[in-house]
Amino acid sequence: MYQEYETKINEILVKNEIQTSITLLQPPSLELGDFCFVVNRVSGKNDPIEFGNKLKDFFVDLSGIHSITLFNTAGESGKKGVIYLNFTLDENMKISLMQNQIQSNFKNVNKKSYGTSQLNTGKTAVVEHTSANPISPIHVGNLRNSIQGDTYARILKSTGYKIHRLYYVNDVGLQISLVAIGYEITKNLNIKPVIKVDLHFGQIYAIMNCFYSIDQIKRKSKNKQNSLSKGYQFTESDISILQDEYKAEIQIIQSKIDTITVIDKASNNQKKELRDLKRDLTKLEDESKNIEKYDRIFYNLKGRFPKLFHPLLEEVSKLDLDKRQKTYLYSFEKNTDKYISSIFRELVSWNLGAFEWTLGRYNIEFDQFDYESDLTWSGKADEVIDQLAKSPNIVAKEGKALRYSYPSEAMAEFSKKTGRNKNSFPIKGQIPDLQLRRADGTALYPAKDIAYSIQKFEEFKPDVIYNVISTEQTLPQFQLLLPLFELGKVKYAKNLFHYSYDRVDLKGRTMSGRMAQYITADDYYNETFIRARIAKRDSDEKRGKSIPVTDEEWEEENLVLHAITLASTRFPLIESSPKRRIELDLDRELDFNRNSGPFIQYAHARANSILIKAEKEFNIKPSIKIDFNQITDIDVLEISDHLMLFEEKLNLAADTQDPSQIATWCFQLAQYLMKYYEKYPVLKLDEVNIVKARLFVIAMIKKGINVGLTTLGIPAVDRL
RNA sequence: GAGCCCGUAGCUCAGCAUGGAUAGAACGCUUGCCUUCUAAGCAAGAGGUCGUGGGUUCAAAUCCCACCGGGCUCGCCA
Repeated sequence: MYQEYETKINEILVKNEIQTSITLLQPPSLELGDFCFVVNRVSGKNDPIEFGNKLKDFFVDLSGIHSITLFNTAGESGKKGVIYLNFTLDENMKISLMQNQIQSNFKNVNKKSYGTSQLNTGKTAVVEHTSANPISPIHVGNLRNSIQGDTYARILKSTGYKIHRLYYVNDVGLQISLVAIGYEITKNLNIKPVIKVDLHFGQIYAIMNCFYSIDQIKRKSKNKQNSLSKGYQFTESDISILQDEYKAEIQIIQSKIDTITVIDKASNNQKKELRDLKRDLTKLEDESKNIEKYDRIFYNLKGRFPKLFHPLLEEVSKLDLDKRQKTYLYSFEKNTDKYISSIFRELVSWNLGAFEWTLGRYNIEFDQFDYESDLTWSGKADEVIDQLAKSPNIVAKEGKALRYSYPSEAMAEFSKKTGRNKNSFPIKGQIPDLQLRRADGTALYPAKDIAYSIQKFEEFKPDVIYNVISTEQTLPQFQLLLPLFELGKVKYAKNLFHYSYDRVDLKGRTMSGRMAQYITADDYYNETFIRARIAKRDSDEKRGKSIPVTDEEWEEENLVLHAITLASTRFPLIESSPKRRIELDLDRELDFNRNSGPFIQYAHARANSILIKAEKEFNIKPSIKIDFNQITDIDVLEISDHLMLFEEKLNLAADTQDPSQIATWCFQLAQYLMKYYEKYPVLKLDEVNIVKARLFVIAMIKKGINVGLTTLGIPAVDRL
């Protein structure tokens, strides 16, 4: 708005042989002035106060200026302070500048293209998110991933990217093979799910995992031949035998640790040994705790899900679970037995169907599901390994096991060619080796991930790929890059990004897939929906609105409630920056007075209601053809400036991987609406020109809120 | 042991990229405002050693260093 003054002031400074250029700032209050700059920036070694007084004289010829004053932040007493030169404009000049600014702002907001940017026009981006294991329901923890990923994809799209949203289906692995075995058993016994299938499979998973874990603990024991009981549960004597065994082992390690600790100046090798020993110790301690833990889980699951538990236990007791798990997984990985493969595929498709339904309610969709098994069967992971095997950085260990060892000398080149700053590496110095293949010759997850990355680049030819994965996976996500680089895929290594977010915890609750204990995404939705209905009915009652009677009225109410539910579930998961760990307090999120999501929708509904009324009762439609001389409120300038900020925030959100920028912007805009609404009545004025002008302001704010909410994947409602 | 993230009001968080006047908001608390465009709202008030200590600078919540507290990661798991 004061661009011209900035240019002129800089010209004057140059004329007076002051080299430093200034940028104009906004004083904290209008009483101080309309714009200002910091004298210290240009005063150099001179005393800033003296210098400032001299400066004042340079600007006497500037037109439209009412007064220029000097301000010392240190006050009278202080010696050091910031010296501001404050400019106050003539009232007429100020209003005309303001009206010009508002007019030009609103012209832009009124355009169809408002709410988008051209930053990435013509480019393509792939966003992979959610990718939750298809063995137990999507829970609130997964939901942060989904909502972050979905929102980020929308933001990227608004900046011009063509977007592909992918879900990577981890359908190969130990856990899913346990579910497959359980599923096959229930299928043969003709046990059908009586609850939503993902919950049903979550229970099968918890039960099978419990049996398997107990079995594994027993197998590891040296006593298993003689004294341990057979079967998939612990007897009292099992527990005491196993605990004694662990105690003995822990003691041995502890004494080793003690001997090293005594040494005054331990060598580096000894230090390393000490670290390893301590790690072993924690591992052993954890394992010993597992005995009682799984014993507890066993009875817990038995009590909670008897109709699945008993038949599964009975059937599993007839077989060697460890052996079957290995054969099933191996067979599925190699796709050698059509029947076994079909079991895996069936259960996955059940679960994914349930996931799509759950996420669909949250306004989250995918363009494609990529199956890990397809990737495995295609042999692409093996190809990658074969190619990498020629590298001098590959270390072979027992059997067919291969690991990739990161050569420190190659890191500099990698850093240079991919533009990835060494300071941004998750580890300084030696990057830990990456295990690519098991001793039995099957590819491990990292190898598949490399292959999948290549596949994504080849399939969509994107400019960038974002993997939305929790911050815990920072290292493995980084480890992908150097092998890609070494395979000659420099561009891929350069353009593959880890969009990381920290975990979400639930206040007062622990979630555990192993115990089939979680707040599912469905629970979260349903609970919010119900409370939204109560809140809406309360407020309707206050306003004297009747409760819905006809089918149409019910349907309309449900649509509104759905929108509110989306706002109050999605908003808390993006309103703070992704890198911060958040603790969801359900009582807080479900209190609509505390939640900013519905607040924004409420602002939109209020704006809409004015517009509707204006059209119905006065037959006035908002139009840009208004008399801008009618706008003399500084509030409108602030509002129009804020509306113009959207594009900048959009680009920033895309650049810094931070959708919270948009959330904050929306919230502030809603606040502007509320304040404007209270301060400036629109339809109660006689002056038609003022009514039209204010109505247009309301229409522009409504558009802004609509654009903002849409970018966040939250519906803007016309009524609430 | 090494690396990364976090530490700002009673609670939940903005602000830090690009240093600049009195550090913002929501909730909670206190006080007003519904016969007037939707009170899921508005106005006002109380509430802060910006984790600690040092450094750079005319100027530090913001940049640098050290430390303290919390979390995460470092597997033939995925």
